[in-house]
Amino acid sequence: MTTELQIKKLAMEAVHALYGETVDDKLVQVQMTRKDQDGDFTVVTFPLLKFSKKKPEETGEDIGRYLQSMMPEIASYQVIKGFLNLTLSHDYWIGVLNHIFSDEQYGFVPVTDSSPMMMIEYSSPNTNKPLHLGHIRNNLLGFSLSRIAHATGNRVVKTNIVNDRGIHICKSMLAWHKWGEGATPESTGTKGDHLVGEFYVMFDQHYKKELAQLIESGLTKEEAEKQSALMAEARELLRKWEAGDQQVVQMWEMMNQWVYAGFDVTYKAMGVDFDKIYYESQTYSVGRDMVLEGLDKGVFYRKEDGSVWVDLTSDGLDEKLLLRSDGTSVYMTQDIGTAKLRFDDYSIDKMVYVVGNEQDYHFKVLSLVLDKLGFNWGKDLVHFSYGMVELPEGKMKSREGTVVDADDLMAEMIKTARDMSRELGKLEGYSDEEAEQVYRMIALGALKYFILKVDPRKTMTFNPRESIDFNGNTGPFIQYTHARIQSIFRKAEEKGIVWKGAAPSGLELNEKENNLIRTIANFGNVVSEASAMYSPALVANYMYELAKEYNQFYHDSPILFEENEPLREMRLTLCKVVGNIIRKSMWLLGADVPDRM
RNA sequence: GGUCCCAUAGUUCAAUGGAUAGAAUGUCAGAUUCCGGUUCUGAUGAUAUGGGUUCGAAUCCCGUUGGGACCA
Repeated sequence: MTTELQIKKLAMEAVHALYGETVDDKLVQVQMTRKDQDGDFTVVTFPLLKFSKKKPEETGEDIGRYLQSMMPEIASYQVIKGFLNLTLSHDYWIGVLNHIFSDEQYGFVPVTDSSPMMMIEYSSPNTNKPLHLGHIRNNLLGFSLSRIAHATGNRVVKTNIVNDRGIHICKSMLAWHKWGEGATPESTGTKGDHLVGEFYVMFDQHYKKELAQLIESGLTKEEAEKQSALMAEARELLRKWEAGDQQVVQMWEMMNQWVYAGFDVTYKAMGVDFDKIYYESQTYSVGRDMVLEGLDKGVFYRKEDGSVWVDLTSDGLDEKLLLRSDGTSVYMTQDIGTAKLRFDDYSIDKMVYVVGNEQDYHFKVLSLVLDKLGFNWGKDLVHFSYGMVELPEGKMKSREGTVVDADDLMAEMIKTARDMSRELGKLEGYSDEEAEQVYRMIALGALKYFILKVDPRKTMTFNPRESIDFNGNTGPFIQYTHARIQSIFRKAEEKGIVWKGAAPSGLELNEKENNLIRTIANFGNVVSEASAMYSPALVANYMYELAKEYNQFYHDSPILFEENEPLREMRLTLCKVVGNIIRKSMWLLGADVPDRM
């Protein structure tokens, strides 16, 4: 049981013993004491006044006295208005420190075969262009969430749904067919996803030119779009693909393979992976069957033109198209099919979709539709809805060529990390390969931390310059703190300082040490909060706080130079535990920490 | 037209309904015999706006303004 819980229980007992009232546990609030006040934990007594029928100060005194009598670890208490601040003894905190030190898994909940299963969908790219900065946020969030879910006792299945069919890929195919002259990734030396993306852009350019010519000859924009020969050809490709035309399917397979090979490289560089990948080309027809089944069951209805709809007006939404009049499917159809297959493949307890907030409405509908189709998790599926990524100059716009490519961005950051690291020259003795691994760790740590520290549901600004600035509230600052800690232990060994690996009791803790242990003790709470709130940002912000407190401690207190041996032992234990928690926290974000940098 | 989201120092971000709204960055001024100067300390500066709810509101509710997204 955590200290907070223990205090909370006692405080409830206190109200009962002192005032003869039973209180709802929501009324008893125990929190960490603000840093500018004396104390470790605070009981907020305002809500208890109606039971005590006394002034806040008197109520605080009553409860403080009771708590102290029941819990000898409380060294002192202080009442300020409706706040009862409790201070625990130094020995108590040293005990906490030792306990955390001895528990390798501290803060994490073990996963067993009977743990609940959470499936997390993230990434979900289209196969017509390479991944960009927006996808990076998606991937990092999805991957981090899966680690946080695992750390809080869930079996996790990471999944990806690849949108590999539809008009978008037909546009790339058509452009390649018409103007590609047989180009391949090998012949051009271009990464497959980038190559296909180039043809997608090429289609768009030719299409625009065609429209301009048609408009010049006197057509309106709408008429021009209708008469476009290029668009007609692309649609014809899609029709042939759906009909299973061998040549078309072959071209489709070839170009998709190029894209997958390219994506694999990007995912690997990013350090994310999946347990199971679904393809829309394999799920859309399942979805169509499900919709028709729903039509039979009477939960959907058909309009005169043959299209199939669902009526959600009684749920406060409107009517939604599920199948077009020509029988082709829409996004919703595919998502239904994918859900069905997943449900067949796994015994999912919780389904989480990491998808941008522009699809909030889509997921409200999907949730209701799945529920109507009888999926028992339909109603409580989680749409993990995150905000857009913008640049300091504004939004990314493909037309204006301001889209930041994922591969380019990572390469650039690795280059910067390499330059900075070489300047510092702390990697002597490392092979080129080892050093390169450290540069990559720093670059990816910087990127991941910068993106994940922001509340996911908010629109964020990604500043490339700031993200590779290794000062301030950044990943490298945290990695640096970790490296410095490891350096202490290397030095200890050199100096022949033997460390028993635990802190002796009976020591006086200074303020910085006390703060640090309190923060360490809060790690478990932070992880479970991050899981409950689906927010890696909580872990990131916590870790920054920890690193900052550690640096203050480090600045003020000698560690290896401390001559009082028990004190040195305690400080070394503190260093070790902080290093471990930084490493674990970074792991929860999907990032690594170097021993030197 | 309908629905949803957002608004905090110059800038980028924090703050389970709790105390004097915290950081980072920027600017200015300092510290360090030392275990890694990517450190530490101080100064500066913000809740868009008008109501309401209550012991207490950046946070919850209603209106206004501004920004974004989605649905036809």
